[in-house]
Amino acid sequence: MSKVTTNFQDRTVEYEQLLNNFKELLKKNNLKFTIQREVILETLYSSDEHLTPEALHHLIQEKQPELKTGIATVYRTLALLEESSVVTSLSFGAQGKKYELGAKEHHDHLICTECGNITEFVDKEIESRQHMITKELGFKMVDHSMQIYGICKDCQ
Amino acid sequence: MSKVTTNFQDRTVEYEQLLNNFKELLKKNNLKFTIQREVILETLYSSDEHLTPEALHHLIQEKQPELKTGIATVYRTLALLEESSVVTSLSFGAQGKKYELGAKEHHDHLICTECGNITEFVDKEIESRQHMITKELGFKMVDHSMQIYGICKDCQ
DNA sequence: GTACTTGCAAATCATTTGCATATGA
DNA sequence: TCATATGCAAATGATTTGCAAGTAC
Repeated sequence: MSKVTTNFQDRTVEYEQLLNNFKELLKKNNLKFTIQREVILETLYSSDEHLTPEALHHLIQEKQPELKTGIATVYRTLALLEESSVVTSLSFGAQGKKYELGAKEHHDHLICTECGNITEFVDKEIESRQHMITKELGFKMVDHSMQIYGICKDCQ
Repeated sequence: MSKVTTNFQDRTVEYEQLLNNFKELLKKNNLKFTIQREVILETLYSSDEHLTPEALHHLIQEKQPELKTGIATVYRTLALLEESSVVTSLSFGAQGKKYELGAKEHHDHLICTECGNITEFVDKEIESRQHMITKELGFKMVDHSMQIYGICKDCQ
């Protein structure tokens, strides 16, 4: 059965763990824990949306205007987070990527072509066939992404 | 069983049909059949690769330097072809899209993260589950795309 | 002849980079 | 202290657009 992924049960605990992992990651690489990096992680965490770097930047400016976080820092931090598999990015038809926390259970995306909204889902059957296919073709699978485009209930 | 898609059996016939469909499409929309548009379609057809607009432009310049086809025309024609579902585009992590003729049987993509090469495959099982999922979630499916990223045999 | 196309160059948009200054460990 | 980060502005790279000249129908 395919199913829509549920939200976190206990966000507080999850976030603290996420934050600690992040701090550890930074320490391991001789990188510094800065307010900007924390705010970016936190904003990403508290948003249920898949965010573009620009949207994320906007949210941060609203939340903490005094920080004057530059868009360049957002890009740099997202790149860092993606490299470390803390976030995942989705590429869209047009230009631009959208980012989401990657700590969640793996899932695929159903994208409404009208309103742009994204629904997540997981399907065990598909996952297992993906493994079979790569094996058959001699690939070492690194990652995969699947998007289904359609028109959602509300937009029909 | 997943399988790698095979090439066309009889390219000549296929191309003539493709070209006629294209001409018809243009006529229907009060658009003109130009040499540039033909060369773009033909080059796209005769390449087995997934091409970036720039790569396509290069190929055309080599084949018909006297045409002096501009990159803007390539972009404009690709947009037109994509809108009409004659070609399909793949978005990559980095920037840029790659285009391929969409007339072929539907298929998904296995992308080597080392050399960038793309292998196509089809899996009936996955296709049918995609339909089930959209139905279950009340979506009207328009399209879907699946990419598996990995390291190919040669690059391992 | 007229509307649609083209090539070119300039404009735009997302993303990246250089650099002087600021800050965490 | 001093290496790493940051903000800013300028640079880049892909794609788009305005416009005068060209071409299909």
